[in-house]
Amino acid sequence: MKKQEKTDEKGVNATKLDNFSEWYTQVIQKAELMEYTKVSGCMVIRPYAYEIWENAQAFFDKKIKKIGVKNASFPLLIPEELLNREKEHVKGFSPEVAWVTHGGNSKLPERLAIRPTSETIIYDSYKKWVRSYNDLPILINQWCNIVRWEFKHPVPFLRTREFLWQEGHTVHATKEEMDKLAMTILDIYVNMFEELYAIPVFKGLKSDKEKFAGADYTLSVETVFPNGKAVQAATSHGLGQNFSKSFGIKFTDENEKKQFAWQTSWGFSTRSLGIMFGMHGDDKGLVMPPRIAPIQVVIVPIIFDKTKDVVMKKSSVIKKSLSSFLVELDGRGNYSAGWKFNQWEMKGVPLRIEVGPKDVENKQVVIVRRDTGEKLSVKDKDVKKKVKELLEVIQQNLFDKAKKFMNENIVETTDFDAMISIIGAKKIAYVPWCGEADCEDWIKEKTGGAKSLNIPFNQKKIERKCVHCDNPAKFYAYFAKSY
RNA sequence: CGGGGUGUAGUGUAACGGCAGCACAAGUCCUUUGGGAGGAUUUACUCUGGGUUCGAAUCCCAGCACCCCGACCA
Repeated sequence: MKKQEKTDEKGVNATKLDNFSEWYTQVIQKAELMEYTKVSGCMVIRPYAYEIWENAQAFFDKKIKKIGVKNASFPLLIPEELLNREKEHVKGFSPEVAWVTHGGNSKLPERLAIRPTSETIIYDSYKKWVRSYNDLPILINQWCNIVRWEFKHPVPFLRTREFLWQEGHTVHATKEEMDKLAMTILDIYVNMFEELYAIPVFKGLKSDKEKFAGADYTLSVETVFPNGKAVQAATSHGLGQNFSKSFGIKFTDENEKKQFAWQTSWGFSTRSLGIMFGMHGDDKGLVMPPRIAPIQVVIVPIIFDKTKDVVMKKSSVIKKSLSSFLVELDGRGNYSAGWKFNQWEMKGVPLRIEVGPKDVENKQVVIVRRDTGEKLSVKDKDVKKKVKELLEVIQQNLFDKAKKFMNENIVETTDFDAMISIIGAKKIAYVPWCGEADCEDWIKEKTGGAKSLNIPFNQKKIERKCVHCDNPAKFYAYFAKSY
């Protein structure tokens, strides 16, 4: 019993199911993903987490470059006057903007906002770059950090005051082009979450109440977090001509007529990492989907004095043969094999290969899956093939598990009392809805905080009343409490 | 920002208003290594700032941080 207690101190000692918040906080820290700092809500992203972010960047960057988007970098500081140009936009963001008011000891004539998002600073440049339809489209993305001084208590990765993201900003000649690009990007997000992060999502249109401040409409991808809350994973906004009118982004079209441009903006952030950690992790720690894992395979040699040399040699040979994967050989002599097993499980490495004297003798290795704990003896000649196969199987398994969880946590109903109990049971309600903002407010109040998440596309006509009011429903929508 | 809780070595925990301890971790050496090894030895602590007191980890006030719950956001 005493030994058990000791063990618990080293590992995660909260269970994911019973106490999700505690579990999440422990895993994030023990797996060396983040560090707190003196500034509340501003956290260190440690190398192991940053590598994951780099993998996500690489994936997304490749996708957007394929459709012609280029990266650039715009200033961190935004003059107050610029931020104030688009009225809805300021209204939405001003409660959480951090300001720079001084340079050294002298007060600035105009205070500068630390970007909470960069529409305003970017569009002030776009105005100068757009003259004719030949200048369009403009397709630019930037990877940067932004600051939103929120007051809700911070949660590592999921809600921090400073976070990393990408924000894409495009300008088009027509509404059709704008619509098409916003949707193309949304589908890239869906693809990224499902293929890379192994996280199933549902996409749709945000309600007017929940759309981005300053946009005509917002498209989003959302998912269900293990604690039953919904999480917005990424958004793609059709800005219409709202910003082009405020910023004077005009062009001469083919008929020599002056027109305001049509714009989009879209982003996903380091929140996606938090979603992934929470989604796939278990009571032993993280579980990384192989395609995004910084380390896909860890080789742990089982060292005995007499056989040390042959075991280490074999381990190196195995490592070399797996050079097409992200492999780490843990040859540290001062940690026991058991200790290393636990350590790497905490970090969520998808596959562990054990190489000991028995394996040298039998020309084999032992491969252990992180997601299921399953152990397999694999002949030396088959290792590479088996590793490749298992990594794919694990990726698929994690997705399937998350998909099953998501499906189990979305419940369809047409009855408002049923909706209240669905929300009360920490699930997502899928309901017919009129789409009106004040109806949404009432639903929020009566359900104890549920908001609309999004409205799926291409719905069939429905002949029903709204789940809450007596108006006819326009569509089905997802409602839940969210992060 | 409002309500509730917590704050002692790196981590986890003890100490009546009276010498700040223990375990793990970390460093060095030896023995070990197929699921968090053992011995020897070393290092390290009262969140910050005020106040009460002969004396504060302990009582009071403020700030900060973390956790839980609410109004905003990706």
